[in-house]
Amino acid sequence: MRLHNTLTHQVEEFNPINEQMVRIYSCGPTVYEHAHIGNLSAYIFADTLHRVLEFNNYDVHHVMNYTDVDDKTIKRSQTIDKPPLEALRQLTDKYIDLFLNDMALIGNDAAVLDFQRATDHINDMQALITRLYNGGFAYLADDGVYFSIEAYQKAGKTYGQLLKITADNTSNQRIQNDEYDKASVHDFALWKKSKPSEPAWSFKIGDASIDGRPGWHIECSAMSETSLEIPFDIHTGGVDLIFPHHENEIAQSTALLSQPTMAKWFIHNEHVLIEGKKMAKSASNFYTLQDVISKKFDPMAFRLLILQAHYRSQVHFSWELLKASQNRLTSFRQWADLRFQTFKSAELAKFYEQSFKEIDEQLSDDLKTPTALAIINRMIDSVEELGIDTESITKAIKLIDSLFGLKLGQNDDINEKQKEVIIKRQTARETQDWLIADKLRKELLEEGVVVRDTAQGTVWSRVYS
RNA sequence: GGCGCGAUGGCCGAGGAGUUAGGCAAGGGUCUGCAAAACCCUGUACACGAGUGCGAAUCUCGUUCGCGCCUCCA
Repeated sequence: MRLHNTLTHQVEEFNPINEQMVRIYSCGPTVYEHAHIGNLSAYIFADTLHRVLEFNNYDVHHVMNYTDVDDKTIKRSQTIDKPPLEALRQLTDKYIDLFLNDMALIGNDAAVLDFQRATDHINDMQALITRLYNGGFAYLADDGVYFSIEAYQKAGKTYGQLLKITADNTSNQRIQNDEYDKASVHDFALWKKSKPSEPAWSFKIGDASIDGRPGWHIECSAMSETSLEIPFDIHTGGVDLIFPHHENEIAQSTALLSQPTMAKWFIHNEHVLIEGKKMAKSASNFYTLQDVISKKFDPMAFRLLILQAHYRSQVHFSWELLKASQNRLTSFRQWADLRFQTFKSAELAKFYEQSFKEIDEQLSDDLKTPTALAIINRMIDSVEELGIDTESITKAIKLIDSLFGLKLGQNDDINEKQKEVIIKRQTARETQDWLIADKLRKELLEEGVVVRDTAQGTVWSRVYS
């Protein structure tokens, strides 16, 4: 299997550190608000990676975090009339539920994920901060505890493994906006002293006592360290997290270790674009899954739209494009209905076996989902030439669902009465009673079942829209 | 200003030195008693300029434009 690694900017052969078990840490949602569909695309990517690894016979320990304490969650929770910590918990509980609901709707398998909440790991974070402080990599300031990049570099470590850091690539804006009490611009907060009425955890470090909350970056370092051993195999996230989030995580996690990095592979997915721009809450140009549903689209059409582009290229979103994906999904589903109807074709069986191999090859080569989907379309088209083969199609649906999560196999067979109507119509056709045959066909159509007469016999499929 | 990515037919989107990607839309047509939400056919595309090749959309350099990161961010 081959995967792209942001650390080397190359597609590399993937071999897990421990032969059988692949350990992954995926940056998860900040649970203060509905996820938008751009956020969700990152989790579709993580889900696909997981599926392909399992298909390659690896066991996968996949951790995903919930950022349930940060500036935004705190701000939102202050509208709830409860003690700060309780209010925070209530708010984040709610959005965790909504997130899991979205995950299920877009076909991501949350059951295989080992979810970790930041607020369940405050002790781990404090312990790590204390170790960094004792090791000389952190310093105290009036408004919290900061990580010292200078100390990190003096220890012979590289800050800037994912992104080239130069004197010029720190924006003026960043320098101007730097309102914190820290020694150097790139230094970042490990622990933030709380203001009155904010949720806070007590923390004694050195001679100081600083009640407050963890910084964002330390959350992931602490959770990945306690849930997975460092170094682990893969760290995922959107490209926007490359800097500073992941760079800072590496610094925190490796300052006291001999390893150069916390994860052997960093894999980043590109953004969803809307009218050519990154979809983002701050830009107010986003849609949620609820918007997709209220416009009568199937969430699975969104999943397909995302999978139609490679995870490392930006993907355009518009309602028109979603409609195109929905239409493609419809043809997939109509094909899937063939598995309830008994036909045999040795030629199709042979062709599908070859196609299965090709799908595996494409996905195992840095998750080439667009090319793999093209193979599925070829499989659908070949039914016309090679004939229908129930067994092969059943097998194909199973394989596709396990790799792409499109749930093509979720529909049940049509009911017995409908089957009888189909048989009656066939009898009518044999006796050339076209009036009856057409009447029965219309009846079925009204129940959402369309029949067509092919060289192999009468075939039905559901009406999907 | 720095760092990085990209520019493919009507729209998306793969590929990536010589051989059909695929999808959606559009136009034309076909079998079948009829019909289809079925099938078939049709596009000869790779931003621009120069260079290296027998040969470039694919490599190199330059130009233009776009996107992202450098501040919270999937």
